[in-house]
Amino acid sequence: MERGHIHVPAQCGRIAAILSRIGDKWTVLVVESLGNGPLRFNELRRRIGGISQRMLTLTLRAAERDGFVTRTVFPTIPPRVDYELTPLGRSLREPLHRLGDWALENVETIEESRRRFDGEAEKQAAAPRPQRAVGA
Amino acid sequence: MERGHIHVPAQCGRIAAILSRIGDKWTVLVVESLGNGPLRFNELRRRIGGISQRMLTLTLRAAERDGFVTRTVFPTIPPRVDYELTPLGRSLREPLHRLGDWALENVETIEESRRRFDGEAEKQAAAPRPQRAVGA
DNA sequence: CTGCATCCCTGTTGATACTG
DNA sequence: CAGTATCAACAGGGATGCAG
Repeated sequence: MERGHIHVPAQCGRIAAILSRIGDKWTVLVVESLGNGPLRFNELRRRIGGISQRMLTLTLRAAERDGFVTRTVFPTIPPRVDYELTPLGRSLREPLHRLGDWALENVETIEESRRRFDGEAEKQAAAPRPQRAVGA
Repeated sequence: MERGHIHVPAQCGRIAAILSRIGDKWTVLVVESLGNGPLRFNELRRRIGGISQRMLTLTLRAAERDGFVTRTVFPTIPPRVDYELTPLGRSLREPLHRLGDWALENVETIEESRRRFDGEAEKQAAAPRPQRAVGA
């Protein structure tokens, strides 16, 4: 409790839940892609790249449910649907960018740490405690 | 591109990857729980609550691999292992708290949005477009 | 164009039991 | 106490086909 922060497990659980939602592999991409203004379904899809139609639909529905985006249907032929960030969704971009900046700043450190860790693990596997011969 | 931010999909993918890692349901809890100082395995486990031994092990190993925590083994009997945040892990707490504050601030809005959304969905299900009789 | 339903595969999670 | 191994259950996610 060094600072004024809470540290109550229940609150942490809530944070974890939020992170799980927005960190579910596509929501971040959607929020960022919509950061420049509203987009149609397939524009969004092309913009993100690598997302299946199904996942985009599910992600957008979840985001709409959480109040991050609005879904506007134009009853034209062919149909047209615009997705746009709500104020809530836009407010999410700031803390998200914080974390994004942190990630970009530290991604190399993290990847190096991973390489080192994996290298050590390999060496450990190559020399599995010489003493203590299994059958002896 | 309204501000100085990047918005390159590749970068967003990295952010999403980081979010997926740290938002993997337990890492946040671990980081927060270790925020007050080093803890032993089972202390940490009790502190978090609801995490299985296996998941804690996996989460800690991943966190160690990424360089968020250090693992210190005391070769005593019974064995004792301390886990502690690295500077990198501690630096993660700040942007994490940002997002945490955002989550706490907006959790009610989000939950209300969900309730409303689910309520609407229920009404829609109850009135499945009166016109357009299936067989007619 | 948008998006729902279905099938299916995979990764992730958790319970249990066993080792050092 | 700390950690691993194995197995079973579940949800996430992709491909395809159909509908408005």
